[in-house]
Amino acid sequence: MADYLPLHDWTNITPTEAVALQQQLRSQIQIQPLSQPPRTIAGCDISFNKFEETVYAGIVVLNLKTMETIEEVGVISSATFPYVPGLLSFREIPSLLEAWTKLRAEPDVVMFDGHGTAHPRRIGIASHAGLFLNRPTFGCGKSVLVGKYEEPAPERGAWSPMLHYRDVVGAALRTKNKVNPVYVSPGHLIDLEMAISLTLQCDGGYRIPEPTRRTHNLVNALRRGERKAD
DNA sequence: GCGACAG
DNA sequence: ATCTTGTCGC
Repeated sequence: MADYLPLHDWTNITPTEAVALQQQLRSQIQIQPLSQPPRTIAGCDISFNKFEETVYAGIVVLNLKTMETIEEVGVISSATFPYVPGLLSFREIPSLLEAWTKLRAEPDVVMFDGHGTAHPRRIGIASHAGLFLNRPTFGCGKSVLVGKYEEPAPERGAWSPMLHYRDVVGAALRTKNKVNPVYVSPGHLIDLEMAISLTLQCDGGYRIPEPTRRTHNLVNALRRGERKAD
């Protein structure tokens, strides 16, 4: 089963302590070219009923070349940390790590529903998780947290840089003609160019790339009782 | 001081 | 994120 580095505890953390942890961890994040050509990619996501702390987390691994699903795992867990813009990782990563533990495959790269460096302190969920998983990760979000950008051309593949202060923190990428862009940013052990390339490679004809889309369907089915957890 | 604010 | 029907546009 896949493992990870227990860099720090996730329980009994206050929002203030969470910010301090991010400041401490950010220096360990590495934005660089991929060291190995990836063959598989994993998508991660969670689902939950409003006002309830039970969360349904899942991970789907697919073949990058064929987009075939190789493996999928789902777990029913609990999230105590609230949703706070900028601190999403503290709410979602714990349950995602539980799912990760049940994985037999060792994904070459992991995609997150959220941001990596396109974060006020440059450590969004994709970057934070990348440090724990110790492998290439990146974020592909549906909306912006921070960063300004010029509208990219309407054709699929067009993109424009997202700027936060003086940094290029990500890219607004068009994954489908004349459809709102998605926001891509590197998490750890990868660079923006490759994150963009992989996002486009995970095309399934929808705005949302396949890893995230399939995982979203998986965790929703789990929440509705249409599927069983592992 | 006043808004904005991943999922 | 989740709750939800119809409806505008290509």
